[in-house]
Amino acid sequence: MERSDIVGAAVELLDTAGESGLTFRVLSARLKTGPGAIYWHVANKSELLVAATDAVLTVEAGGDTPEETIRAIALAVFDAIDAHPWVGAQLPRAPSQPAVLRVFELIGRQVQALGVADAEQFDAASALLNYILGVGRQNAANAQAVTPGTTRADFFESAWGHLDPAEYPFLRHVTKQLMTHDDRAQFLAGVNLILKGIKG
Amino acid sequence: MERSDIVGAAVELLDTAGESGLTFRVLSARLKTGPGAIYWHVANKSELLVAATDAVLTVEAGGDTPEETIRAIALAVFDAIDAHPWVGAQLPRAPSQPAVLRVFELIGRQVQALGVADAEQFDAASALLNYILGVGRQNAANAQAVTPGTTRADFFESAWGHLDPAEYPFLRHVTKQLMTHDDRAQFLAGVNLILKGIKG
DNA sequence: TCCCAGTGTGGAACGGCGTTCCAGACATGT
DNA sequence: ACATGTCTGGAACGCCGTTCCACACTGGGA
Repeated sequence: MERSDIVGAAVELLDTAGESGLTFRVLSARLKTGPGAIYWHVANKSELLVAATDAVLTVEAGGDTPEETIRAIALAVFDAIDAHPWVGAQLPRAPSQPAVLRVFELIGRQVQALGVADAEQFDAASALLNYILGVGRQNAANAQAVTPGTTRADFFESAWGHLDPAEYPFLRHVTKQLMTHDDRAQFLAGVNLILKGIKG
Repeated sequence: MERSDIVGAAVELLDTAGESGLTFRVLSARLKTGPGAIYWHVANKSELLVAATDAVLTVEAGGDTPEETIRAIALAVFDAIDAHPWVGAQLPRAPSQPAVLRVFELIGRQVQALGVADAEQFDAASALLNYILGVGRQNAANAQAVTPGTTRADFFESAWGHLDPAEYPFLRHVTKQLMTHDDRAQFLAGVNLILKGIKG
């Protein structure tokens, strides 16, 4: 058995059964072996999650302009989390894992290419990265909270419906917009907002 | 025994022993009771964490201008996470928990006060919120990863030191700035970046 | 050819977790 | 005095990550 077999089976389990579905016991069963065999190739569960994330999040930079490229990177991360919600929870858990560093590096280079001053490059790249990871985490949490078949209206109703309009005027005010909007488009709008701030 | 006693003891445990230090067993021991008594007042651990977060994150809006108020809100969240790192991990876990909704509402109102167009209010407030939660999560993860006594240089060395400079030019490039910078100031710089984007 | 070190396996077992269950203590209203 | 509903605390359940260890298998030196 190879390490890649283990990681592959782990990804499969995470995709089908969610974060809590990945267990060394069911992983053993699926691989028709015992926990000991798995621990020979993988140090612990945390390392397995990092490896699974690394295998799933493959982002590359491609675009005509730095700005366009940043949008493409951000959307690639968004789409990966959309396809594998557990990644959204995993990414911010260990900020130094290779998958995050790769994204950070890619964004940073494009920020440099935008002509941002040296002293502000880290702030700019970090703002973008944190926003991307933040939304991803949020989307993953929502995806987990929603039982299949729930409509968008149902979701907001259950989350915000009980709020007192007098106490939460803003949230009630924007609810109507949320009913029809697209998560991906809104995510992109946020990226553009930050890009606008970066470009000054 | 009151529910507030349980939440208070939980906060104390989380502060002193971290996220993994909160256990119904040690919580029972500290309260000199059994798990059953706790479950009479609290449905499960998740609810306990939400209650603990709610008790710790008390943010209020105060400032001369909307922009100034947003900065104050953001810093209040940042400081709360700095004082209680476990909050950083808890906040994005359940986006609909009251503590998050309160912050969202406060930010949203200030965004409205800034004169942002109706259709963009949610995007703007959401970008700010996601950035704040993202950085908080990141800081919390870092705080947990760092053993007391580690210097800033040690931390970056262990996280990024092994990176190939040819493959990660940007990260290596910004490392020197990170050695001397202040997390709080950098967080604020990110908020200002987004504010600049919002104001157009 | 025999052996033996090294690589890899799989099942049993350990301690700890969140949670459930239940017998009973206690206060309260009749 | 007693019945009722509230609240307690300890035992037990099932599951988890992880460790341990006896055992197959394999390839190269004597």
